[in-house]
Amino acid sequence: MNIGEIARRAGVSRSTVSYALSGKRSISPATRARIQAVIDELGYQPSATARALSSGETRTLGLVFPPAGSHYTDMQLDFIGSLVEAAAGFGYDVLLAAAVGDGQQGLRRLVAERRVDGAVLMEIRLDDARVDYLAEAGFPFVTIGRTGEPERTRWVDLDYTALVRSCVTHLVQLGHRRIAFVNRSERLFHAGYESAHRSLTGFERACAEYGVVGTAHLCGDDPASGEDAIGRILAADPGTTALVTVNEAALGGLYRGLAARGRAIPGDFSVTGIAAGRWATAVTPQLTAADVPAIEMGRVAVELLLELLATPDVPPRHVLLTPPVSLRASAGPAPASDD
Amino acid sequence: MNIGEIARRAGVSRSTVSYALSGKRSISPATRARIQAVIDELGYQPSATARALSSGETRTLGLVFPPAGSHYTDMQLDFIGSLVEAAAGFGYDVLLAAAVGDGQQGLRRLVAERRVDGAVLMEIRLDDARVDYLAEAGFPFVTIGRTGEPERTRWVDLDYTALVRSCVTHLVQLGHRRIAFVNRSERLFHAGYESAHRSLTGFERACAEYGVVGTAHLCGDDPASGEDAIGRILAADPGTTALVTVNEAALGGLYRGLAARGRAIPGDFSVTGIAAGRWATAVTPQLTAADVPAIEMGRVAVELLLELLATPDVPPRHVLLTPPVSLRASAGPAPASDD
DNA sequence: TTGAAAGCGATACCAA
DNA sequence: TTGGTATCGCTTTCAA
Repeated sequence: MNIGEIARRAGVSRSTVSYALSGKRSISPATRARIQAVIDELGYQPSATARALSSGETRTLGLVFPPAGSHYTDMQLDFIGSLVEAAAGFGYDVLLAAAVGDGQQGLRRLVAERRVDGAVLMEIRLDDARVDYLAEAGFPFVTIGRTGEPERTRWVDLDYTALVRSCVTHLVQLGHRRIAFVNRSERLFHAGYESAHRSLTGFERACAEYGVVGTAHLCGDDPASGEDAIGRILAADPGTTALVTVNEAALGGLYRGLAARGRAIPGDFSVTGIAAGRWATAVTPQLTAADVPAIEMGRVAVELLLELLATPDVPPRHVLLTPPVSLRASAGPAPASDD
Repeated sequence: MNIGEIARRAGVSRSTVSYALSGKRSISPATRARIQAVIDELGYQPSATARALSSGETRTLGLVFPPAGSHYTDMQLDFIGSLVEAAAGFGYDVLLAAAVGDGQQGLRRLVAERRVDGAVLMEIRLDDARVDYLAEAGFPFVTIGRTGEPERTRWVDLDYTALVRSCVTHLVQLGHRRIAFVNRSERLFHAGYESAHRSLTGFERACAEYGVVGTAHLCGDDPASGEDAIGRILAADPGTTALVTVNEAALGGLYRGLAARGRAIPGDFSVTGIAAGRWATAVTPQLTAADVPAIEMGRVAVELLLELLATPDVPPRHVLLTPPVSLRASAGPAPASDD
């Protein structure tokens, strides 16, 4: 069933049906009613493909999805969900592109074959080839996270530097003087993941400013690596009494490692960090952490992108979020020193 | 840039370019080379939209995505990732439909506007309106999970009944005689989620068969509810020494609740269940559980769906998976009885 | 207020 | 081996 069928049955031309549907020109109440009756009777819905070809708009947004087998964080999942919902609210669908390899291939498909009107990139690196590709192609896009040249693009991001700093501040106020930082994996760090780099910056600056001993450690995105990281932290400095982490996937291992070495949380050792609320409340004791507002980020990403599609020439807008640190049960006063 | 532009530059007709691209008719090496040279020079890629309109195939698969704010399980995330990758391997993209409300609306968009060639449904209920809708519309689809009438459709599923039974068997062999079952949320159960129902069936049957005391509890999909469930379990029967759970999101709370009530795992209390491997290894002690093979399920779902698109008339094929229970550290011999 | 017809960018049939 | 052209189902301009 197509628009011609509706036109015939309603005794009008196809263009009239089209205009009745879009409302882009006025239709007499009588014909409008007649058309609507036929549409309702047949349950007609216009073909998205034909509409896209004709109008030049797919009304679809692309999302480059991290590969399976790599670790997904809860934050990512919430983010995708809210992206889909926000897009649906504006009548847009979301098309997922597999990021096999460096993610360029899937992106090329989306862009070159014109499957989507705009793209959302996540897992941003400070120096990101995908961003360069899209910018050069003049293709509309928004990033979750900033590259090293944030002014060039539109993005929504977490202020990792400030967030990690808040965690350090909290620990210092509790009397901790030897603090460890558990970062994302070596692979991600060396790939230039912006969150891993900006968090580290925040950690180092805060420690320097407060004059406390801070040691940073990379850590794989899984519990086993977290457990291992605790071993390395305590081997490097047995006097460490607290840690800050941005690695929510390793969290369970961090807790397990501390338990295995007889450090009670928060009595002997305090833990803080940045994590999805669900992870923060899943561990025992619950994690004092800045909760990643993934749902808000998804919504904002869609808004920024649709803004760009509607008015391409306004200068880039950015949204930097700094959610508060939720006080829970994993951080407490530093234990009496052995010094 | 379009196919006409390529044709003009190569000095051939548009149909020749089309055939050169698709290989559906033989082209002389000379013209083929000439066309390819122009394509390479201009970096031409055919428009997916135009191709879809003309060919009648979108080469896109639809996935009805659970709403944000609901609790995603890791299984869902891994599943989506593997679905996208498997689809990409066959040259298909994945379009996400928001499942606002009962999920019907997003699905209707996909189907009625013909945005996709086929659909994948997750979060299946025993009596699922979406399945009825697609079946009636004659739209190709595959489900992750079975409805109450499994023979009618194509699906890939976990054998929850058998899996929960395995967990009970393991506990009984360890000497446990009073076992609790922690199911998914009341909302999900009453909505008819098949995994919640089939797991319960497996639990009840196994307990009856072994002649052990089994009590089943519904539990919200979050740690706080898990903690609460432990309170209810021990209040209902303080002699309970073990539990089986299919609620991975509540797992952390289950552990916390047991710790709060002085029950050591596995010394005083054993825990087993069905969960994504990542959750099973994130808790301390690690969970003895059947690991959900989400990646395999995604791959199988795509294969089933593409099979259906290629040969619509072959009878439905089903894949029922029964992953083994991985022995980890959360289950041990029943403690000496107080009886 | 409405209709006719020219695209949009491919595919594939019919001829040559 | 190749070209011409109808077709897919819409949108939108131009006329009436």
